[in-house]
Amino acid sequence: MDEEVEERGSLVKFNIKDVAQKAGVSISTVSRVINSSKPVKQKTKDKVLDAIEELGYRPNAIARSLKVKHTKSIGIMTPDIANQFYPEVVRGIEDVANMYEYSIFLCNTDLNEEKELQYFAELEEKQIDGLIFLGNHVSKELRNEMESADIPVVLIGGKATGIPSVTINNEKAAKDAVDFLLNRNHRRIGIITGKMKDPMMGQARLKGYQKALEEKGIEVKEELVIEGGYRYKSGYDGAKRLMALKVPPTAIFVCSDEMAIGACRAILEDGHEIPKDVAIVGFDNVDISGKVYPSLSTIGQPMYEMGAIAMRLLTKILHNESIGASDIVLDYEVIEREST
Amino acid sequence: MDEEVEERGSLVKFNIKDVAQKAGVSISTVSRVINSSKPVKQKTKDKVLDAIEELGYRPNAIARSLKVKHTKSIGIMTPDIANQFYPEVVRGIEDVANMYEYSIFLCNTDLNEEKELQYFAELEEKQIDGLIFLGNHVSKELRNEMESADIPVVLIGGKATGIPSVTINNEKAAKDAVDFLLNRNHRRIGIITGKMKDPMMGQARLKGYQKALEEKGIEVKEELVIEGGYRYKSGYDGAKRLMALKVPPTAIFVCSDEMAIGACRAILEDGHEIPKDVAIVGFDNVDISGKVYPSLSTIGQPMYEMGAIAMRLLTKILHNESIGASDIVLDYEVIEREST
DNA sequence: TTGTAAGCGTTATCAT
DNA sequence: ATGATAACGCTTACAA
Repeated sequence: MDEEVEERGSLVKFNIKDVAQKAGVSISTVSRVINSSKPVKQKTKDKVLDAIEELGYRPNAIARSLKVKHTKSIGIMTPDIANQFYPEVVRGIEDVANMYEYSIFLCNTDLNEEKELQYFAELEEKQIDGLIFLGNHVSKELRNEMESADIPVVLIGGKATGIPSVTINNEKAAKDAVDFLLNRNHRRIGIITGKMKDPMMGQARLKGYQKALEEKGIEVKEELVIEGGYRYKSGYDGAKRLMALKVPPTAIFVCSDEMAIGACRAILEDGHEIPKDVAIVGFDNVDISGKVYPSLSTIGQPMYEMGAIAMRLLTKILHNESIGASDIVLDYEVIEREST
Repeated sequence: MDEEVEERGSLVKFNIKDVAQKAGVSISTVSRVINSSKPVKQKTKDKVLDAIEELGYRPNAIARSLKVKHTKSIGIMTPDIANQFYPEVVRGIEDVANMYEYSIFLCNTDLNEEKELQYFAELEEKQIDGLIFLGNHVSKELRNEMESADIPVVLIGGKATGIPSVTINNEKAAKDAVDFLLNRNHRRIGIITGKMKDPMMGQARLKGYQKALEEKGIEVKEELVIEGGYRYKSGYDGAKRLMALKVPPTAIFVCSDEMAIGACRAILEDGHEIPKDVAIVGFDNVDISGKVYPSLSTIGQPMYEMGAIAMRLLTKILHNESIGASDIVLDYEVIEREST
C-alpha cells in the first residue's frame, strides 16, 4: 500500500544528496556548480545540471544560511503600511532590495514600542542581515537591542546618533512652505501641526513655520497654531477651528497631505473657496494629492527615493563598502497646485 | 593582542551550547525550557533562564527551522504595494499573521509573470510555509511551480481551480452598482472598465453592467463602454471621451476608485457638475474615496477583511484544520456618497 | 527529570 | 577537478 512513493515525482522533495547521487558525483561538486564557487569540468557540470532539472531540485536556503551565516533577508519596520505615505517608500526599498537579491520582512509597528521590540526580537531570531526602520523616533530599549544584536540598521525619516539615516530637512522645508505663502502676501497664516512629540513631523515643521514668520517680523499667534496628528480627521477638525476664529487665517500650512485633504473638505463644507478665501499647502506629496480637487500645493518628499537610497546605503554597509554612520539628507521640492 | 574577546559582551553571539555551559546543564535541557516542550524542574529552569538573561541569548530560528522543517514565515505576492488598494489588504494579512506568529515576506510582482516566477523560486528556497497571492490571474507556469513545491497558497481577488481563494462577487457587485444608478432614473449610463484581459476587474464587472441594462431592456451602446486600466489617468481620459459624445451619459460607472477620481477631475474640469450633470460610482472604497471632494459613491470591498480572512484560511490549512480547496466570497456594500 | 547523540541540508576545509 | 567530512545551531529519540 505504500508504493505511492513515486506516483507524483513532484510531491517529494529532493536535496543536494539526491542530486549528487543521480548525477553520480559528490555533494561537494553539486554545491560547486550551484554556487559557481569553484571550477567544475563542463561535462560533470552538465550532468549535475541535468540531474537538478530532472529532479526539480531547489536548494534549501535555510540550510545554506545556517552555514554561511547570513540570510539575504532584511526587515522593514513601518508604522503602518496602510497609511498613504509608507507604501511608496517600501516600494523603493523593495525594488533595490530585489536588485541585490534581498528579500524583505514587513512589519507594522503602529508606532508602538512594545511591538517594535517584539518584532525586532523576531527578526533577530530569523537572522536578518539588516533592518530599515521607518519612524520618527527609536526608543532607548530598541536602540540597545539594535546595538547588542549587531544588526546594521538605517533610519528613514528620523535621526538617532550613530545610526545612518535618510531624511529631508523638515524645518527648512516647512519654512519654505510658509515663505511661499508669505510671498503670496498672506500675513495671517495658520498651521495644523503633526503630533508635537514627533520630532520631525511635529516639532521641526512647527519650528520652520515660526522661523518664517519671525523672519518677516510677524508675531506667531497661539490661536493660529493647532496641534494635529497624522490623519484626515485631525486636519478636518483643525481647519474647522481655524475657520471659526473671529478673524480666520487667509492661508493654512497643514503638516501632512492627508490632514490637508481633511482641511480642504472642512473649508469647502463651510462654504469657503480654495484658494480664494483660504490657501492651503500640505506636506508629503502623497500620490493622491495631485489628483484631488482642488489639487494640493505641497512639499514634495521623494518617498520612493528615500526608500531606494536607504536600501542602497544598507547594502553598502552589508558589503563593507561604507563604514559607520552617515546621514543623508535629500532634496524636497515645493509644488504649486490649485490650492494656493 | 586578541584578548579583546570580552570587551563588550554585547558583541559576541552566544548559542545554546554557551547557555548550557553557563547554566551547567545539557543543551537538551536548555532547548526544553526555551520551547516548554517537556517538563523541567523549576530550579534548573531558573538556572537556564538566568543564563539566557545574562548572556542575552537569542535562539537561532534558522537552525531551528532546518530541524523542524517549517519557518513560520509566509510570502505575500502583490502587484504593487504602492497602489491604493493593496496596502489595506496587506495590513489585514499582517495583523493576523502576527497573531499566529508568522512573519511575512513582501514581494511586488507588477503583474509580471517573470517576476512572479522568480519571486516564487526565491520564497520556495527560503522555505516559506505558505503564500498569499494577490492578483487576478495565476499563470500556468506559476501554477505548476505551486503544485510541485507543495506550498499551500490562497488567492485574493482571483480564482483558480484547486486553489482556495477569497473574493467578492464582482459581477453581482457591478450589477448592483448600475442598478443603483438605474433606480435613480439614469438611462444613459457609461462605463469605464478595467483591463479587459483581467477576469475580475475587467470582464466580470463589465458583465454586471451589461446584465443590469439588459434586465431593464436597455441596449448597451458601444460608444458608452470604454476600456480603462487601473490608474487615475485612464479614468480621466475615459471620462473626457464620454463627455465629448454628442449626447453624453448622465451617469458613469467607473470600475475602480482611482479611475473614478480621475473621471471626476475630468468632468469638473470641463465645467460639468457632479452629480447634477453626471453621477459617478466607483469601485473598491479605497481609503481616500470618502475624503475627496466630491466624495465618491462606490462599491465597498472589505479589503482589510479579505486579507485577514485569507490569512486565517492559510493558518487553518497550515495547521491541518481544513482540507483542500475552499472559495470564500465576501460581502460588499454599495456606498452612497456625494457623487450620485 | 536530565543527558547523549543523530541528523536537518548546506558549505568549506582538506585530501587526493 | 573531485570527494570525504566536519561544522553551522538547533530538536528529538532514546537512554539513563
